Amino acid sequence: MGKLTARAIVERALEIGDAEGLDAVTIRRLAADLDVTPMALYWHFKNKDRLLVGMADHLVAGFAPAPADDRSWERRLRDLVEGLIRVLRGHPCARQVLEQVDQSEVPGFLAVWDQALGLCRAAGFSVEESCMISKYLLQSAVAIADAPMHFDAGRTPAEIDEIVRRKRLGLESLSADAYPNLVAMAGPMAGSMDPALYDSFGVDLVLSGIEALAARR
Amino acid sequence: MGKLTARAIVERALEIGDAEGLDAVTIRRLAADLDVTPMALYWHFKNKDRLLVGMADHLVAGFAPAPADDRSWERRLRDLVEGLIRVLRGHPCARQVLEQVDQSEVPGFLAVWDQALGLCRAAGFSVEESCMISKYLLQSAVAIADAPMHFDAGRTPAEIDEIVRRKRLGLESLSADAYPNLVAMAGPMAGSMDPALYDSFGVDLVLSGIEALAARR
DNA sequence: ACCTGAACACCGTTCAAGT
DNA sequence: ACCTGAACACCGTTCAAGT
Repeated sequence: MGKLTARAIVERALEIGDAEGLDAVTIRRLAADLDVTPMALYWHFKNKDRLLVGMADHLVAGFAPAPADDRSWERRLRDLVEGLIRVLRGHPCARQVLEQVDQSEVPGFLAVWDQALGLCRAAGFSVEESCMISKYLLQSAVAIADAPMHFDAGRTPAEIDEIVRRKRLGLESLSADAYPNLVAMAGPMAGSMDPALYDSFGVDLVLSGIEALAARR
Repeated sequence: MGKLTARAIVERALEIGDAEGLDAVTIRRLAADLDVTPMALYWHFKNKDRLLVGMADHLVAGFAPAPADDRSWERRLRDLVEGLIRVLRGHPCARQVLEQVDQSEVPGFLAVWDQALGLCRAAGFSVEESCMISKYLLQSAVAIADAPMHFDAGRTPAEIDEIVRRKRLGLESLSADAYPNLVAMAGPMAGSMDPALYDSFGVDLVLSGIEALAARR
């Protein structure tokens, strides 16, 4: 029997969240899954918010930012974003978790943030600009990682098709007068898009904005 | 005595959410505020999720996108984003609400989305690219509108100062070895930045990325 | 059509107590 | 140090009933 440890609790919580959504992660449900009393969890986490912070930290814990080297800041910033996306991809509930916690209380997230800040400064941005850009960058990475076509975890291709199909039908059945473009582009909007292309285009979009601003100064 | 109507419920819900955060918006609490039984609300909204959709729609309802004219797509896209930001600014809980609902079920949001899609197509992007860009654009607008320095509603300048101060202290007290940049830039990171500059820089950042990609094709 | 009353199956959290 | 039991103050929601 594995011991009840903070790590075991967080991992079980992420399993539940990934499989059934973050709403299913409940102190009582989690305790039941761990064969323990709900109050047992309160010894390891002072309240549910701290548990969520623990979950968030576990999400990015596997992500060690590369040490400084002689690559360009553009290259390093891109690697940072792509690395973060790759790590978050492993957990369907990543975005929900990171939305619920104060990210400045998550050590692993602060590490990525710090790295982004340094790269922005290296790119020649002011302190204020670097703050904005780094926040924006991390937020975009989380959003890209949560792309609609990446709920693959535990679902069969047939199930994914069904979800996409229903989404598309919902869009197609809108008023073509009120939303002409949405109706016309229902297919791609619903998420039937090549994932690899989605990712690289998303990262391009975010980084090209930063690079354009850097070039302008 | 105002009658109990869907609109009155939504407006009261937004008041509570703006003043005390979305967590305070509870069926029971809301009913008590409206001097009515909790179950009364279920006649107007089939469940809490539909109420949230109603709140989200009310947020953007005041936002009528400009009709097509002869301005450039860059100009019109920028006006769209700035307009959306301006409307969301009025409600501190806007981001929380828009995060919790499926945005494709919010008519007012679909209208903005449709407009963004049309402008992306006009810019020469493919259908797939337009879908990504428009999603990204709206998401960024919501994020910018929710900027940390804009929780002004109902709070005195002294209270804001206190919040910013505590946030800054939290960052400054981090390990300078682990997070050198965060510690060094604690002040601006905590949110003591000029709001107008924050907004315009944020919009610039997002739009310059789109424009750079458009120019590249 | 519009609202109430009572009930059900849940929550997070505290506090004293056990080992 | 680590966990349990019982209790408190909440939730969202259903269902039958009132007007």
